[in-house]
Amino acid sequence: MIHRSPLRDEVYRQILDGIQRGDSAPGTRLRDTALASSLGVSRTPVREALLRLARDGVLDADMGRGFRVPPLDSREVGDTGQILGALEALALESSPELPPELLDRLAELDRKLEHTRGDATRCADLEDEWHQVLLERCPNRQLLDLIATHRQISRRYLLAYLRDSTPIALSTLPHQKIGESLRKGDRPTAVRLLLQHWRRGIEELQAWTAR
Amino acid sequence: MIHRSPLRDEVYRQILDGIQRGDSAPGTRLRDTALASSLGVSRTPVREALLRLARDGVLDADMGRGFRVPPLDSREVGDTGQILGALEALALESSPELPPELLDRLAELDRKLEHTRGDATRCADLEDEWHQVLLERCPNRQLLDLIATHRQISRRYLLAYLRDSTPIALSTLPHQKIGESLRKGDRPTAVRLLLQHWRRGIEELQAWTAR
DNA sequence: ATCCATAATACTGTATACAGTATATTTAAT
DNA sequence: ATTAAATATACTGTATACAGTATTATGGAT
Repeated sequence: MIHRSPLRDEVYRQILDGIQRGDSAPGTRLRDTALASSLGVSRTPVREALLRLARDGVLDADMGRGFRVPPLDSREVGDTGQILGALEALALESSPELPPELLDRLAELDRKLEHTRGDATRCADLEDEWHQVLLERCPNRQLLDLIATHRQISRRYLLAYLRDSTPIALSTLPHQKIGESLRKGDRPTAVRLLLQHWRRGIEELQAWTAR
Repeated sequence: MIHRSPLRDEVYRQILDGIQRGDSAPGTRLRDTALASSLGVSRTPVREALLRLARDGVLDADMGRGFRVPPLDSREVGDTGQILGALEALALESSPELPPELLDRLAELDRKLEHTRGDATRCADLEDEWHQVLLERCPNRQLLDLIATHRQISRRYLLAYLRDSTPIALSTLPHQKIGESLRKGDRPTAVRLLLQHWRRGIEELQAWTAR
């Protein structure tokens, strides 16, 4: 099964990566014409990608004034985190019981995460994957898509934070406690711990952002 | 303060209204070229609107095959409703105490709703406005935007349902009970009732969709 | 030199053009 | 008559062109 995929999707990822990598400072204008020639495509798919990024909250867009990288705003982390916490809690609640194989994968990711220091991107990737594995059994695909989209915003903050911090690995203790609860089949506790995990993480990012 | 607004936004609303009005049957292809000439604009803003509608879950899009009106799917109502319930609950939880003036507006909307029979669009508008007033004090603007977007999906189902049903007005009892709880300052109960209201509504729409 | 006005530039939003692929239509074969 | 192949049409995805507005640069007045 071969599937041609629209240019705009590839362009979307490229631009998104650039933003999360932090290679344009907040306030920078992203000019479609510049991006287009830099990526070797026309303005059309670039604008489609930019429009979507703006809708997704990753970029600011003002009529007649194009697109720009938004500032890191502590209120935005809070808002996004609140949404993500609620959505992930919902996803976990409505998942069927997680098979042991999945729980093992979670533990394995935690192990990798513990041994990862300094490499911000890898840290964020592993953290992302942990959450994705945790929720992948949720039957509500729309919900999972929504979560994935919103995670792009929080990911930008996480990466900026990790790059800025002295190379401290993310604590995996909350992960482990969630895994334990799930092993015991105690879903409500797992959900509560997940929410708590989110709240703490957001607070940390907020504190750093407002520094 | 004058604000020029992009054509794509106006086109977005036009197309969305058409879909919700149900004037193209599920499965119908929406051709940008046809819409463009029908609306008297070029393909560009039309495609931008279609792309967004697809992202919002209002349309199906397949590479090389354009856009089409998706079928009414009982699983989709369920998924959307679950998300909306959680999001609205969150929004209500994180709202400051509602001023009496707002509670009066809610009651007023309920009164109007009770006296509205037969006119599906007006019913849906009032129902939408009720939820919007309920949540408008929530400080998380991102959350409110997300809710508004997702409501467009559920609105399509609601309108289809209302058009099909013998002209029965929507029950306003749940609304009233929520209003009461809020008047007493009992937020947790209000949130619980709101969730319950959603769950019942979804069940009804699901049952009708799967008929 | 600083500030404002004016002109030049550049970029955004929209329209149109083009190429390749899916869909529809016609024609031929069983 | 029904199905299959082949051709024609039409539509999508992408590129380019155009018009109008924001931004920057330039020059003159204070």
